[in-house]
Amino acid sequence: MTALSTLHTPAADQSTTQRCSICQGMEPELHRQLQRLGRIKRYAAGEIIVGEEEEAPFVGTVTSGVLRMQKTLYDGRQLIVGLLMPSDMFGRVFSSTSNVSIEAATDVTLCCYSRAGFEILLSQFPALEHRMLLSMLDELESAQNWMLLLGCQSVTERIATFLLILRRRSAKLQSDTVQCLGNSVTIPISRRDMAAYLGTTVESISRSIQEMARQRVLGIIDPQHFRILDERRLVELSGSDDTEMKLSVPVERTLRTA
Amino acid sequence: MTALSTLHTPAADQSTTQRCSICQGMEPELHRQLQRLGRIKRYAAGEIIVGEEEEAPFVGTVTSGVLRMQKTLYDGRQLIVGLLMPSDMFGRVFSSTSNVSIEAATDVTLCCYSRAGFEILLSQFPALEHRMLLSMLDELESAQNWMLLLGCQSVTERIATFLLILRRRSAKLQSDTVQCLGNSVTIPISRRDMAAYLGTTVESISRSIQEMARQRVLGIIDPQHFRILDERRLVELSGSDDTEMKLSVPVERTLRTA
DNA sequence: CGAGGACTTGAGCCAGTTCAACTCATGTGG
DNA sequence: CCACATGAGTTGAACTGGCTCAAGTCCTCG
Repeated sequence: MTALSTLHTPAADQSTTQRCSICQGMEPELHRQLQRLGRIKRYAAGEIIVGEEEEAPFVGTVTSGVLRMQKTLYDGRQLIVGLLMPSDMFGRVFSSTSNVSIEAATDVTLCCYSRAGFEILLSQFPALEHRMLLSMLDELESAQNWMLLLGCQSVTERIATFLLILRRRSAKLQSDTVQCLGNSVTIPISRRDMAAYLGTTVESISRSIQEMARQRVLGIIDPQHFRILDERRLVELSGSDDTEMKLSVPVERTLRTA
Repeated sequence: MTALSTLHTPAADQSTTQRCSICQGMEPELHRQLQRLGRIKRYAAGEIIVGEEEEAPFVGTVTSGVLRMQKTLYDGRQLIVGLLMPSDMFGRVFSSTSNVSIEAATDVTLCCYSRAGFEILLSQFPALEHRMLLSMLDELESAQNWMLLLGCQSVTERIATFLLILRRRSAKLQSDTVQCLGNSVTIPISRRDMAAYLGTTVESISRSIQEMARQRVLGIIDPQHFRILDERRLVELSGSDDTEMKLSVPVERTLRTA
């Protein structure tokens, strides 16, 4: 498993580990240990980091780019059960095999830890294990929200929800960069991945988006960049009022799985 | 919140806590503490134990009966994101509000712990918190499996999967009771709940089941009791070969959310 | 016995899929 | 630099699985 294409694996430097979500507000000793354990790896879009049902010798966090966690049925149908964005953790601790495949949806930079080493840290630092538990609880909530979306919402509702989540997520990340002034949304993945994430087809996505553009809800700059022209309407189309969004989706990990 | 109908809340006795999944193989002191903290509560089918977005002052385990965790959209559409069977835990630790509503799908007996008290135990006994983490990891996997089912499988596949999971689950529970000799499956919930769980409608479920009966895959004893006549075919219909089922779904919590 | 709920069955309809064609943008080799 | 293949996205047209609505059966309970 894992890539032949890993470019290099230097020890993680200060600036890398500092940005990892799991390292925030950690005791200095733990922070040192994580830094010692971390290795930077790069993968090109499309590469498989961990295969489904495969031995996964490491876990880690996304530094840049987007990972997809996906599952495949025997006949090839597949669903993306989560997108992992910078600061999100990937990999399965306390189990030798992952039940999802983890693939690079774009070119990515990862900060990897050997699974064994990370598990030792978990047992040595209960605070780390506690953070891990909180993180899993959030992720489970997100998964439940996503089930609701897959189980009972229309394609348009799914897309509107996705766009709102994306915008929130990028607003969060770039609060300093101030690049996303106001209402533009960048789709970081292909239509194919969007379809696999939303449980539909590229054709249906295309039609839905073009229809939203016709109704002046969205402005299409190019296939990857939209402008939100009528936010109120987009929230309506998403089928969950704004209030509910704020309450039910932990902002921190909004994109993780929901 | 919580029921007006709680019949009584005696302290949990030995036999109750002994059967809880979280108490298995625990140090005696922790076991004593849990026993002291636990209260038995009973609810009738249909009662709401915890409302969505509501303060939930306790967590607990199911002793008998079935709970449903469900989410509701503003316009009334709803999905059951998990069924909780005896030995499963319910409730959300480390958050004051639940993001799902928890309701009695049948008459149930619960062993409840005050959330605050339980969280104190979690911090005092790292082993308990560790078990909790493992349990959440399993549940997350199940949730991902269920997303795959909701996102890309047909109604027939969903039902076949559900039946196989049910049978496995009950085989597990009743390994001693030897009541389910061989191939009968008991549906512990209504068609309405089944539809909400499988992301479809009662009509579609009915049609699918009758069709499986016509094809001699199932024998219908009564609406709640089927006999599996052609297991191979049922597994085929479920759309995931037997091997995959065994690998991907942790047997222990098979029904939890997947 | 009548009301009401759970389940089944039928008939028509529609959101979304499938299949196919077309438009671009990108890249490759002669 | 062009010819051509390749892949991503869009659009059109036909088809269909599953939904909706409506009616029926059967069982339980007051």
